[in-house]
Amino acid sequence: MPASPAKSPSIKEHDPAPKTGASRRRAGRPAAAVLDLAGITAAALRLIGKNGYDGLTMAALARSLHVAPSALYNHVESKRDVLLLVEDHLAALVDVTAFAAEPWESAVRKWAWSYRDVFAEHTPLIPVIAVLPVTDAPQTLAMYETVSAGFRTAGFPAERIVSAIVALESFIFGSAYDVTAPADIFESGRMAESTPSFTGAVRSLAAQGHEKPADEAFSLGLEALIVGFGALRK
Amino acid sequence: MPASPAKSPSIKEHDPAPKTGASRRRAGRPAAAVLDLAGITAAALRLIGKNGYDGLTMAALARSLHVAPSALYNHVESKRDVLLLVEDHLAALVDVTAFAAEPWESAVRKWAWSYRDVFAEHTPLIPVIAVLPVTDAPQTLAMYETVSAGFRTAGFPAERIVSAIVALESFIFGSAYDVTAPADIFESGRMAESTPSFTGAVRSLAAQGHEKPADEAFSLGLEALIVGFGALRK
DNA sequence: ACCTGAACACCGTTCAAGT
DNA sequence: ACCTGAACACCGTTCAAGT
Repeated sequence: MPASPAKSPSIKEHDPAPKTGASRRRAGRPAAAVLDLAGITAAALRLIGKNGYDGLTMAALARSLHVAPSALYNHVESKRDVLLLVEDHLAALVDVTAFAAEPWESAVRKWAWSYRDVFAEHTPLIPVIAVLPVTDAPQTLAMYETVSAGFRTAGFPAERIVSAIVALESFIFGSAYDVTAPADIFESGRMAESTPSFTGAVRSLAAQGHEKPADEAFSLGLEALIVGFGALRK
Repeated sequence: MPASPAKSPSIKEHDPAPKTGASRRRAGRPAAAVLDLAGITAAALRLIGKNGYDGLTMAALARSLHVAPSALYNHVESKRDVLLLVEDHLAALVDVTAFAAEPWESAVRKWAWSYRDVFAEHTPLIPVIAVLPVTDAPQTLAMYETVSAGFRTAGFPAERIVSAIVALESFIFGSAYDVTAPADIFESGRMAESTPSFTGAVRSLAAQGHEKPADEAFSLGLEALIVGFGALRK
């Protein structure tokens, strides 16, 4: 379906205007609210999935929900609030189940890969998350709770848990960007002769023929962090 | 000097208009070019230093250089090019000198802290750097060359050097964001009761009374990476 | 309370005209 | 080649008016 209007199952609109185009709602408060946070979040995710973050404008978001842009401001204070809604939705998709069933090392490993994979598709959210007070993001907070409990159970000293999670998260966020980098990011071009060590290192990596170089770097760093942090347990 | 107009020593303008306000340049090609990349970069840095990245608009940049906004496009293709100029300027500020004089561990440590500190003040550049082909950024490439040479000399297997640097960089970029996070980022607020492990971990860290919690996390992660990567040397 | 519609104060970028 | 000045196609956000 190429250009059919986005339709949410929860919003059934009677359509009294048989003329072509969308049915017009006249001004004034509607009998039942047209918008809610869940619908706004779903529409934003649909838009992002179709056109990326460049396509996520307040105008486009409003259009996809068949309302005027200003209507959104009855439900969110700013576009940043919309990004926050999306972020918290995605946080719930991060797989933390291994903390309940597996040893600490493999639980951290699965969580980290899942976390990176989810946000690699949503790097424009990273500046938002990195500075996000957890109070504003219940699902994100729930993820932290599960992970913290896993660290505690594994014998991590309490005063180091937050720092360890923050360090892992920093690595994960940076690595999420790395996934999106173009394949030729390290081609030194005509500067190759003046950068023999780096150019050699790049060629040596390329010769390995890895399908996804970003995964090699992520694995290398993650395993080092797991070993290093694992030694803190008692 | 509170509000004096920015003046580059290389640009001396005769001022034939004695009336108040800036001297107007009439349309047409000036005898000598008013703009160049170095001047644009310097002006951008001045603007960022004064008003942050929100203050860095093409219009403001042009105004600070006493030209029309469209004049900038004779020298850069887009605003992204301006950010790239700034990024490459900053890359030259990262301290890589230790690679010539100190053991690998302390050289990596100094480089990583310096790198994080420089870009913590410039986090809006991180999405740009992370996807930046090194060909477009000679100073950045020079940094990679020095670091790669340091890794090679320290006995790092050639095919692992790039992955190790990328992993360190990912950690550094994520940690740069962390520096800018508000102090109360982890206050769970009224959700505290439902998140006992996390809330406990946050309080336990707070009880340590560290001035800069971001530095604790960075140190913890960096040392783990140094130990882990150090083991790859032969 | 929650919508519409018009308006505001910006953005980055393009392009003809001028020298 | 490298400026000016006007214009374009957007942005996010505000606010009076309507029900």
